[in-house]
Amino acid sequence: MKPRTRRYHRTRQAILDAATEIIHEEGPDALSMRELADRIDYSAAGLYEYFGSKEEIILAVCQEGHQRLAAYMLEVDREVPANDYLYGIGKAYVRFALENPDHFLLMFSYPEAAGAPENDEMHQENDSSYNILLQGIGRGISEGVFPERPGFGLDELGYAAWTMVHGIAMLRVTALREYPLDLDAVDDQVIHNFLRGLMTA
Amino acid sequence: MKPRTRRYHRTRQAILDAATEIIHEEGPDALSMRELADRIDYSAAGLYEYFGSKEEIILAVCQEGHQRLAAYMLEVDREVPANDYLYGIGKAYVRFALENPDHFLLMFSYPEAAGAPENDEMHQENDSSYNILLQGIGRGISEGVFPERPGFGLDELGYAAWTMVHGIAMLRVTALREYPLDLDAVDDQVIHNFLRGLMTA
DNA sequence: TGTACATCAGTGAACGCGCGTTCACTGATGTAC
DNA sequence: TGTACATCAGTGAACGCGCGTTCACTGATGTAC
Repeated sequence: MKPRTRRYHRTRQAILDAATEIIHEEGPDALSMRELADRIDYSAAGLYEYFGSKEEIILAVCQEGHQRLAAYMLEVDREVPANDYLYGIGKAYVRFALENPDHFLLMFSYPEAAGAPENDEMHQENDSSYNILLQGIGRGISEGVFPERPGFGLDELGYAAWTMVHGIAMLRVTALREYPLDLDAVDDQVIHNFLRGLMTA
Repeated sequence: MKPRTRRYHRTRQAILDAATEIIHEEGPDALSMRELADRIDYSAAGLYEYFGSKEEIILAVCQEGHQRLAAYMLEVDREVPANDYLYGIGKAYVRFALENPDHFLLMFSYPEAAGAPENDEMHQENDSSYNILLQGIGRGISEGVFPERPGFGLDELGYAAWTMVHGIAMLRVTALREYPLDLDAVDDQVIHNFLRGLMTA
């Protein structure tokens, strides 16, 4: 059975890659079983050997997206002060969204496949994007960069930071998709201002 | 022709109201010409008396949404200090999203109908949500609540504030749609922390 | 080595559906004289 | 007031399309003896 398994995983991955490609090039609405099969010189019926339905494919693509988002954040250099590190992972989050806009939007249209904090499965997975963020916040707390605030601990700080970077990412891939100014530079200041607010008593 | 015109506008509005209702109750994907016509005891073909296509209807619904969002923000009491006023319109933005989640999401899926700053038509419209926000920021500047920062003037402050409230709104209507905690209370602190960051030198 | 059979990935065609849109038509209303 | 005609909002049925999914089938590969 080993060749079967190996081939199975190769084909499965090819399907997911083609689906991601379609979403990237033509948007999520353009994803159909027929076009997906065409991309890998396959028949639409054959896809059902690997996935039970179109929705299963979409969910798998979303989960892969969350893994890739986490990978962006894991690349950030940890050997810097806590606030610089937090700034770095924030920028990584935004960069993922800018480089994979439709994938990013799709991921947040299917929250059931997403890294929502109330999702137990993901909470146990240490490498989720949200947990990476939480660990960065936790490091800042233990290094004393955040003033003590009643009712505003790790979870609240994590939520605050998430909303900030998510707002930047979302606005830039929807409303400001073709904004002519240099928003990268503005984002630097926005994130720094935001962190200053969290760190000022 | 007057009765014709009056009736025309009444029916047109009824179509838009029904479309908004469907989006609110069943989500944007459930909006079809047939169901839309059924809601107002009409024929699908008749809709083409009032709109050229389904897309025209969706765009009109989005534009109405932006007007309603602006109305939420216009309701906010201006007779308070500038930072309290900014806090108020931020909360109004989030409240609109929470009370009209699918409408809110749809609005930002059709940026061509939206209040993007590069959209000239909207920039001339003083009552757009973005201009209301900009006016609030402008008031803060003239009252001296923001420290002078090179390269971080009205537009940058407006962008920063928009990303903040948009991030809260988006996360809450997608990833955190059924989050069990009291995010309203947390949002208060998040927005205050954010404003503190902007107002601290 | 050769033969008969079982397995199974992959296929082409079809099913059934809902969609946006078009079109010939209806029937009520308004107008002219 | 009555009649003939024009207007026009609204309709039912149909067109053509693309979709997700199913299914009987094919043909290559592996297995047993």
